[in-house]
Amino acid sequence: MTLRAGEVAERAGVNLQTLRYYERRGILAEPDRSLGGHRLYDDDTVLVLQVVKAAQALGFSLDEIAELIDIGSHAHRRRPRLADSARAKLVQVREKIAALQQIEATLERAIEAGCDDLAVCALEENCPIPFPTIAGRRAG
Amino acid sequence: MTLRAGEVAERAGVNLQTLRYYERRGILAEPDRSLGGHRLYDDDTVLVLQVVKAAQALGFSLDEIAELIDIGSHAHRRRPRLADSARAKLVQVREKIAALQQIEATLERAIEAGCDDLAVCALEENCPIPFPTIAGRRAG
DNA sequence: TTGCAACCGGTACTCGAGTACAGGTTTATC
DNA sequence: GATAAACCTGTACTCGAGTACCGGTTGCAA
Repeated sequence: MTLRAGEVAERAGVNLQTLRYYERRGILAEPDRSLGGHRLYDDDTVLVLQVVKAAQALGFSLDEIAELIDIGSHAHRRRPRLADSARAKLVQVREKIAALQQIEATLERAIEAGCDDLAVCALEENCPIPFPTIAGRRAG
Repeated sequence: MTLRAGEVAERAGVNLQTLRYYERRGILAEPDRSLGGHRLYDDDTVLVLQVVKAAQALGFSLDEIAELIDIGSHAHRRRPRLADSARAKLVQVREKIAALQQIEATLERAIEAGCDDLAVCALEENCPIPFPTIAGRRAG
């Protein structure tokens, strides 16, 4: 089934201009066109946009996302080169999770202790939370 | 112990201009000055910067961080209003963790299945991964 | 007391990720 | 066949988060 630009944008909850922007960035493939030049999208495009938005919400840049999506690549399946980058992403994701779990624990303890300002807390050591540690592990 | 701007910047691994920028944004308190007007920081400032950078790396905006740090507030300790915002952050953090864990599982399965492109994968349903779900739960 | 690095305020620029606008064409409907 | 909504390209703007540059002080050591 084919959709026009506005429909895709609406279904995916993004701006119309964003579609074009993603196309320029190589995140969306160039769609077919009507005789008059209007874009005609496959409805899978909506799903792709959702994937992009999900990844973005988790801190991946468009470049990273493009890398993962690797659009326009022919013969996708079972090329180990791409699996490698997936593995690298997996490492990143796990680092993020670990860091967030530290923050989670920190917040829990801070709330419980009734010490309600993280920065003050961090300085006060009756609230001995591993902030410098967290800061230290800045996973690129 | 007091440090000058350049030392703070170096120790915290940030740019000198960033210190001034954070000061303008209300993330760093205005430090004391030398007679000639040079900033003289308390060395705790380095720790504050590390906290900021850690929070930032986890997807918090400077506004959110400022909110958490609540700089310049008098009588910090044990004001429940701030604990509320800490609780709200905790919810956010947990949502992020959950979403990242979904991605983690997705990547694991994708790698294992030898299907190396997420977008293609998502469309192919021999690789039935809950992408739309992930996309749907866009935690602000 | 001189010399130079470090610092000052102010402004302007970069970069990523969009978003808006202008002026013109296409599509769909009456 | 007219007309309005949707769409087109191209360019310019916004916003967050810094960074860089400028011309002018200040700090400190030789």
